[in-house]
Amino acid sequence: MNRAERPTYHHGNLRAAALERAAQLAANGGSGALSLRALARELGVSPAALYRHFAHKDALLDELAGRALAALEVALREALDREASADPAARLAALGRGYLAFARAHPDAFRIVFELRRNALADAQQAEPYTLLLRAVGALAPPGAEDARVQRAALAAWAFVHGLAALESQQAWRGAIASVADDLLRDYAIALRGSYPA
Amino acid sequence: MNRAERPTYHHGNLRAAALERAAQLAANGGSGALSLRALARELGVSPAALYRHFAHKDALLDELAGRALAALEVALREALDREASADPAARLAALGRGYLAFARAHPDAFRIVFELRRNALADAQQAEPYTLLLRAVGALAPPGAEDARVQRAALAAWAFVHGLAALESQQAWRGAIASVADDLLRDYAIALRGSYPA
DNA sequence: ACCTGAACACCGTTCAAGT
DNA sequence: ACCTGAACACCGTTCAAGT
Repeated sequence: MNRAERPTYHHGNLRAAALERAAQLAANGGSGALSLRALARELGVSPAALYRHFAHKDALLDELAGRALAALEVALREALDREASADPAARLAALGRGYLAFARAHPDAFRIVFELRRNALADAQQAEPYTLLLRAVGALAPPGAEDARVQRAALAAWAFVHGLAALESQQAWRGAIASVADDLLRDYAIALRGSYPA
Repeated sequence: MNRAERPTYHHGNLRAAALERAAQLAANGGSGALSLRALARELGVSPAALYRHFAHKDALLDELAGRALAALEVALREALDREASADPAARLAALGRGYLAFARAHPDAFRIVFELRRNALADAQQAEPYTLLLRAVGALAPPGAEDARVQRAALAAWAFVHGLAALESQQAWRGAIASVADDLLRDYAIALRGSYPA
């Protein structure tokens, strides 16, 4: 009845509505459980309608992954903003805590981005999350440090925190990791700083 | 015609045949593409027949995960056997290289074990791969080191190598990680040894 | 341009019935 | 005890047809 409550999909907002609802559906029930037909049902639209806006299911999932990656970036920036200390090691550890907190709070989004198989991170090396990490690791190095060495260290740091997040997402390891994660992140950052010759 | 070529599933080997064929199907096409109906078709059996041996699809997948974990253990032991050096840091690095090599050679098996969502690793902390790692990390510590500290270090080391494997499984990162992985593993092992007070 | 209806070739799972 | 046949409620995707 009300124009505002019953948006006219004929005017170009089915795509946006689909993405928003898909993210919600993935949040409950897991991203694997997301079906286009169920999504269409929720939106009061025929299954075929979605194919005007997404070439196939994976195209929708890729779009979702892109948005999740952007959300991760925001979360990481906020984690840095919340860290009062200017100490580079403390800031790097804060970044790691932000990463883990995001993976805990949005396991579905985390899964969609890092699912072991899709290549959603096509240009991930230019992606903001990596840039943030690179900067944080760079701040830990002395002024003259070689770029290649800083990049290697950033890669290693990502692998470490990502591994923590991935293992924590496994039932069997959740507790064991979660209880020591903050300490491990702090130790890692301090050890990394120590690895540069004084 | 030949009894040996046409095994009689009525005598209890459908279960074994199903697991073997399922692993092959997962190896091509990805573990996500494995369907019970396709599996039954391959085995020349009705779809319902599989339900005499597996309560549901996930039960078969769990069994597959258990076997993959056992295969990982074998691969890790072989990696240790291949490492001639007795230096604990070199042996820990060899273990890491073995982990990465397994993930590269059997991406499907790796995925089935560590898929970000299932809890296949129900008792992973007693699992052999973790025990091997714990031992390798322990060998790096001085005799009097506290157990809790060694366990934390083993957890961190697993997270690190697992993160490398997970990122490497992503198209976008494969090259960047693969080219420095061996160096990173060696540096990690050396740094870990250095982290213990002399 | 955007959506519907109906169809195709699949799924996982259940259950009566066969041997 | 182990398997088949047939059914149920789903999938993703395509394509003609409607507005």
